[in-house]
Amino acid sequence: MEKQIKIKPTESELEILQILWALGKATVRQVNDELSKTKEVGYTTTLKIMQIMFEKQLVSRTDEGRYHVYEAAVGEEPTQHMLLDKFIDSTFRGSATRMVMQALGNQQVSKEELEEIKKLIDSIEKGQ
Amino acid sequence: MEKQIKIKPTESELEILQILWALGKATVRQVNDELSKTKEVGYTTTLKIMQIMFEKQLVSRTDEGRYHVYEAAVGEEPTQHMLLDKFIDSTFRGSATRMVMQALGNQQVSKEELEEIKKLIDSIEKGQ
DNA sequence: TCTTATCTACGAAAATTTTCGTAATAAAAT
DNA sequence: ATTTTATTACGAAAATTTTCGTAGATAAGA
Repeated sequence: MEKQIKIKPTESELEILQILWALGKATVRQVNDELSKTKEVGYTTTLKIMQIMFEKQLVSRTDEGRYHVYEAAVGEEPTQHMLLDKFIDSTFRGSATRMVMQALGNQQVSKEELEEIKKLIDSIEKGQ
Repeated sequence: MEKQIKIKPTESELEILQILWALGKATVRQVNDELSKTKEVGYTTTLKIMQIMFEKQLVSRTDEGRYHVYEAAVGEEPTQHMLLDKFIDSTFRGSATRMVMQALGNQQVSKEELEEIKKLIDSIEKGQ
């Protein structure tokens, strides 16, 4: 089992984690290029945040020649899980159901996805 | 229709909004008493945050005699909706389905609630 | 070789959020 | 009337997060 000492990432840190989860491994340059697609951000800003993330153990890195190659050190699912718990607590007073119902009502969810969710519910109910 | 220029509340502000949504109207003292149930917080700290919220138009207030009575100026549902959208974007890369599935899998959701969600899905499917 | 470009480390500035101390004022209690 | 208590306004300190400038080192190019 992975260690679960989960530090809540800041918003900027989460953006970078998303990129690392998608890319697997990446240099600061690559991450900064990705970030630049959606917002203005200086290279050293990205570098600094990634250095802080390294100190917090949110990412690991290896020396490849002269530069560092980074990788997420926390899993995507466990992190999402932790953030989801906190979010449900703070925004929906702990009621996952209320949140799910609002998500289904408000978001664009396709017929296929709704079917998928129903199947999941069925399998949960069987499992209980 | 209400105005939808939604400022994202900070975490502290959201805590106070939750209390105001629950109580309807409340003085700073009352809000602070509620907050004190779960964490250590000074009266002037709560006061200050509520004053900032007043400036941001997150709350309204009326003079009752010598003190102020506060009320949420933003609705609970629209605020949750906005926060949910942002959360799905930042944490689940925009996929409501993925979030819902993780919420259902990870959280304690009762059989009754699962049934309720299934009914909701059915009614959405009929509506489409 | 010399210049230019790239990457890292470091520190500090800027921006945001949270906390709290102090003073003024008005009500309540003695 | 005097003291005590409770409330607000204000400002600034503290903490956190984000941004960026500069210097040093190494590689690449002329």
